[in-house]
Amino acid sequence: MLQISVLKEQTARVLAGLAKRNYPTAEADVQAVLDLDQRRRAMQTQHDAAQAEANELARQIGGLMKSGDRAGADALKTRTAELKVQIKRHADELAEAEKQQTQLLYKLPNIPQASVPAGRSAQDNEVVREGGTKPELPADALPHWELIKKYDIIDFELGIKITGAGFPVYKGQGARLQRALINFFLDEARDAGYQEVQPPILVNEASGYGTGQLPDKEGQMYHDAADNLYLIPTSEVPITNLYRDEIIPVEKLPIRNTGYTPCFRREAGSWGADVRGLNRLHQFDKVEIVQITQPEHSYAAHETMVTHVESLLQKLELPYRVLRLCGGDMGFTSSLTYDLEVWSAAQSRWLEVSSVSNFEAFQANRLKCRYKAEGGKTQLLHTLNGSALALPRIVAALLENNQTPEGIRLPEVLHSYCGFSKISA
RNA sequence: AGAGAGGUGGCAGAGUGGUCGAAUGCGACGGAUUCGAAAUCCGUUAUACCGGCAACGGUAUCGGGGGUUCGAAUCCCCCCCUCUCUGCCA
Repeated sequence: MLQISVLKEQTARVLAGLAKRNYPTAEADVQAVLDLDQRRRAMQTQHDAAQAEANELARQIGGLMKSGDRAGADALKTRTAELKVQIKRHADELAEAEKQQTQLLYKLPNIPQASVPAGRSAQDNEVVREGGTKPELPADALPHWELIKKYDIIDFELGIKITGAGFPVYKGQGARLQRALINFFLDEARDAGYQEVQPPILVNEASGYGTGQLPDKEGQMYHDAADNLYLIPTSEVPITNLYRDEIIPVEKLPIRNTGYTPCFRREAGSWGADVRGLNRLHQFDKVEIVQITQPEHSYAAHETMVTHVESLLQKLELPYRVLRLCGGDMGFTSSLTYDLEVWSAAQSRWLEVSSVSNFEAFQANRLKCRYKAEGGKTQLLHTLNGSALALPRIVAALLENNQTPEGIRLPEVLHSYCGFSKISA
């Protein structure tokens, strides 16, 4: 959620930012928030004044009662009765203005950073750099959904039987590869200075609001109605919410956490060839990195996170590219997002395996995640996160790119983690 | 899940209708003392919002919400959470 102070003091920048996102009714919505804010403040001033008078009278009545002056006390009560009605009315109007203002603010996406390119869709994203070399595959190369059958390492039909489509069962070398990748990613994150955490994978409503999944993206999460809990779509949600309603001592900054969790996405409305095999699932594994930094350090932190993810792809010997997302393709809460994609050789397409975002104070504002700045002033922190990495598409690329007549050759770095160096029948 | 107890400031812990944002202790910070330190002494020690250039003033917050009252940490109702015992269970 954007801060009102930003809307007020940097209106032009906000409008320009919303335009970059192709937000349709920017001018009207921003103006509406500012109007509501003015009304809200006027209400609050009146309310506080009436309340102050009522408090003072209550004190006087207390004194009169103590000295036995019933009549004097009763005389004052006619005024407090009036005030009571007033206060109630002011409080109602204040609450209404606040509610409307919050609802409007919930609608406004984060303001893109200056470096974010304009654009409407994924086609307008900017390729920042590429790494690795695309392999030359023989004509009879197989896509990963054929390879997993050939080597019997992932079974979609079994998943369908016990749960439903999009819940694969990993078997044998496939299961061990999952475990190896998780361990590899966690070890790399730890070596890069991230503390490992194991959060719950069900979160409450407040956490959903904290990181911005609620109220808008309700339909993307699995919901347990009996206890009003949500299955996490990413460990960003629990790990970032660890710091909700906190004032973090400055010496603990920056916060750097990493965690592995399964992730759950309903992906309502997605279908077609794009979602074959491991390309899109309802449940998948992901290692996440999260940073919480002082505002002046978040841009630099963001770059180190991208570099870290890149280093993973390099060690996995996968061809990749780094994209800077355009205003139209960026997530609602982000101010700058880099996507990292790997080349899936048999599908001949790039697959997104990581999204590294700086949310600046947008999440922190909802989370009330703050620190004490110089001079003792509490100030919102910046939150950042990135996948490091999401497993299924990594597996897809590893399988496709490294297929040989003798089996799937695995990158060196995984050999010790897996306990084998190639996948074979 | 059943029975009981309880949720107060960074922590511990008083406070059962009135000047209580809240005693006291600990911790932390600043200062005095000291060659330095310990001990001791003095002071400070929450968050949010509103008004104000500021100093400062006001309002709210004692798990959350609602109610009674001129006035609620304190009384009433609902919800959440924690602890103990019983049950169940990895």
